Amino acid sequence: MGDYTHEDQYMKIRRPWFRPDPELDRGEMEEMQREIAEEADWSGGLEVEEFSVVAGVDQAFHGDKAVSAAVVLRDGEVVERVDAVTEVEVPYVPGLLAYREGAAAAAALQRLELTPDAVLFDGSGRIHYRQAGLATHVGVLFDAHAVGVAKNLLCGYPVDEVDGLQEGERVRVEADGDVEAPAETTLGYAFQGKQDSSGRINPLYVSPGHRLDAETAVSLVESTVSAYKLPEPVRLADEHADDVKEEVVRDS
DNA sequence: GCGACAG
DNA sequence: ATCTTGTCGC
Repeated sequence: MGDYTHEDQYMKIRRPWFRPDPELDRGEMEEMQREIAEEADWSGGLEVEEFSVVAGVDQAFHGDKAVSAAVVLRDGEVVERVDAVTEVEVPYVPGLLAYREGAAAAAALQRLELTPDAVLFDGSGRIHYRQAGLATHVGVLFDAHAVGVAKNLLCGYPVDEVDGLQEGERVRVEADGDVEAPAETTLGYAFQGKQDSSGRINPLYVSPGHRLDAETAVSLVESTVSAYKLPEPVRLADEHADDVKEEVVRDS
């Protein structure tokens, strides 16, 4: 038979029909996002302790090239680091980020030999106009546990003041009229990780992407925060993407 | 027309 | 995201 176990478990696209297609027009992209949101699972089920192998993905750009990097950590230790250079085909449009960066992120994830228990993305998950941000889109594409970690709030609103949050504190983010979801639906949380070296006060906006609930998503992010504001997997992926981008800049 | 907008 | 020096603060 051979090693079918590996073939069975590595990061693989399970729903190819949701591959971010740059040829679609805006209306078609938005419609696909609604379909993705219907497939998404935000019902929890696993405890934070069950996610021991966590990956972070992030992109860097140079001209029409996108550099995506994925870094996998196991109990705080880096166990794998990969990257992929692809062509950027779509401009940045708020609400359609997955069509610009999703394919690049997927390319990097497909190069992983390890199978992470969860993937952290640099962007929103459920905190999105159609509840299908980058983390939701790619999470559903791979049917993987996915979390969105954004530095800014795309939509929805924090139910309490977020200025002056202390480290570790979180404030629920609810849907408002800009979101295609019942009012008061919990989309995610504003979470205060470590402050910047300059004592900044802006929190991270964490939202579930796929296969976990908002509470588990924040707890998972909290468990991977080290000495910086960003959770370690994302911070290291960002760092690696920048390194690879420099190489791309060299031979150009 | 005005305002808002992940990376 | 990206382009960038000096500089405020612990």
